[in-house]
Amino acid sequence: MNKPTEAELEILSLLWEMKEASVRQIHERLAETKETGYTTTLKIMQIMHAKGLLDRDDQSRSHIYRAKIKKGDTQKSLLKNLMTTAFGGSSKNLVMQALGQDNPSREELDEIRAFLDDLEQKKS
Amino acid sequence: MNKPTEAELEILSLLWEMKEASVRQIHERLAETKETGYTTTLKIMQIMHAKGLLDRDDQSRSHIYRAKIKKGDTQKSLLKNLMTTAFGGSSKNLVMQALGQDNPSREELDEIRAFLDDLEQKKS
DNA sequence: AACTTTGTACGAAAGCTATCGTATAACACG
DNA sequence: CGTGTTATACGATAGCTTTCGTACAAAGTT
Repeated sequence: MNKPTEAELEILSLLWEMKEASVRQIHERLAETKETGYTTTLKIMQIMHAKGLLDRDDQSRSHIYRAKIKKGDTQKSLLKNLMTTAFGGSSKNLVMQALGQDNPSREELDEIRAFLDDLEQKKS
Repeated sequence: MNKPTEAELEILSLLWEMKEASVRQIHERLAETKETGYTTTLKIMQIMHAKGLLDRDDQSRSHIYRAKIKKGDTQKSLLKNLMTTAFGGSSKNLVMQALGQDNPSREELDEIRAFLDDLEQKKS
């Protein structure tokens, strides 16, 4: 499975959140944060459909799109890629950079700790 | 600062590790894991130099290159980018995906725990 | 019915990355 | 010295992403 491009990822993220949407809806969300033409968004979504990244229902005049690839799978493969190319394959480095950067809440930190414990259990 | 491409990142990683290297040295390392021509490597490194990603010493016939951008800064910006475009800005999600994927050693897990504690300290 | 708006389709072009071939200069050495 | 090897430089190209203009169909509006 090929890596989605930057522009494709933005659209996928919106669709993961919205479940389904028309080109117009996606375009309006994108336009909140960046300057872009409607037909540009349309074209990208058409290409994504052709590539198999999106499903679409073209019953009604304004087609409805859905993400065809799973959020978790995509995140996983992107992370793996970044981890090997930029972090020498070490999740530790990556994780520490990520945490240092963001400012996670106590609750989140706790969840992560629980997750670490789980991992350690499974080792044995 | 512009995001390095995939091929550029591979080279940067090697240079971060080796401190400095000739095109030939880099090429040999790359060739261990992928099929690629010498002039391709050369060209990419020339472009990186033109872009300001690499420094070079062209005193001797075979030029010596050095990474001009810092490892930490680059990792930080790549991670930030991925975190916002694919993980809805949540470091927790990203961290858990990363850990679940790799198989970190007990030592690494401990280091991460220590780091979490540090973070929590600093909050208050 | 005529006009405006809103939608899709599609071609074309600009920009970038990666790849490779070729030219040419410097070096190594029999 | 002559020949093969090893460097850089650079142009050309293929492929991909992104952007946009235009054509055209379907709805909506007055």
